[in-house]
Amino acid sequence: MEYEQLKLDNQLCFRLYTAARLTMGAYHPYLDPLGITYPQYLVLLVLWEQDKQPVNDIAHKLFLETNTVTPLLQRMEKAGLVKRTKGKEDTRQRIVSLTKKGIEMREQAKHIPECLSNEIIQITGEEEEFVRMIPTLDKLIEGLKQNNQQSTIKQINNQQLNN
Amino acid sequence: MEYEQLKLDNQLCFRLYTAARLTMGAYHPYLDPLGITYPQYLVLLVLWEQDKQPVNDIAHKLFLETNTVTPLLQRMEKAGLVKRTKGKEDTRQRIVSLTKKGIEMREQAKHIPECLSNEIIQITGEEEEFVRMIPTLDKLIEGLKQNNQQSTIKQINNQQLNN
DNA sequence: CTTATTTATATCGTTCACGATGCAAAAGTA
DNA sequence: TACTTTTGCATCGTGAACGATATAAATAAG
Repeated sequence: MEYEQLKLDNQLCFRLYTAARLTMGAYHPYLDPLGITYPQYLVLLVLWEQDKQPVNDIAHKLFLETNTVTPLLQRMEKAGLVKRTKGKEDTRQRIVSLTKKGIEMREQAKHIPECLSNEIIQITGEEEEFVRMIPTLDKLIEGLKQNNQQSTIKQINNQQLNN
Repeated sequence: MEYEQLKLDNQLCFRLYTAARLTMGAYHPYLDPLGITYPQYLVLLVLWEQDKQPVNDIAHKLFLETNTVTPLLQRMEKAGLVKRTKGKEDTRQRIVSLTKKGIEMREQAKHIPECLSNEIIQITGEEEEFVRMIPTLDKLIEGLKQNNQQSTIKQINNQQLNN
């Protein structure tokens, strides 16, 4: 069958795509009561670990583009979770810091990781495989990140050659 | 450290979320020339395997909601890849079928899976781990799917009790 | 010290993704 | 048969996600 491999590829990619979506769905029961989304929760995790960071640092830690993170932060500011102030040394920067509400949410979110872990383990009956999966996913993420940057560099080079 | 586990949870979920996004990005060089997106490519994979399916079947196979798939198909129809006709037995159904252009794209997309596989293997230097990962991801997906449905059922029951 | 380039964000347009809701057809029930 | 419920799809609103573009500030080059 000539086209047989069309089905086989998505073995991995489609499953990653699906697992990620459904996993985010599993956070809903925990995040809805707090009035936040999963990406917003990720931003909070970053800020809980270290408050007062420029947009770029947050984006970088989440492997997101700044044009994704900026509106995210604007919504979070509107929700009273963070505030964004101009940087003092570099006035281009926007320093994102937690508000009282943002700080207090840490306490409310304390048990979410534990709950999610338990849920996943209970649902799948697996734990070892997931632990084993983590460094492999890290390799994939790092590799793809590099690869994307190289594509961008290639494009920039290509663009400069055309001028 | 009381909040330590906050960091640990995302061991898995955050990595799935990130890996899925970056993997989709890796498809860009192959899908952009065809003028399609990754979710559209998935719809085509489903239709290439079996043409003429109702919206619901497609959504189900991709683990997506119909209100995600409907606009997706509308865009694909506008792009001339599929056509949507009313079902004959059940007139509520919309039967999605490939156009000539949609069928022909299969040939152009033939090598994508192979390219992606090679790229991932080359980037990570891993292959075995990914093969091993697949059934675990399947378990996770199936489990989360069940779980989400149960949440929905619970909500419906809860709603009915309140009336 | 100008001018050119890079950098940090922001804005805009398009495409998902999904909860909530609407609607008409089909299926089930009285 | 008349009524209720379910089902299949569509629409709407909101929040990502990202490419392309814009803008002002910082940095580098001349």
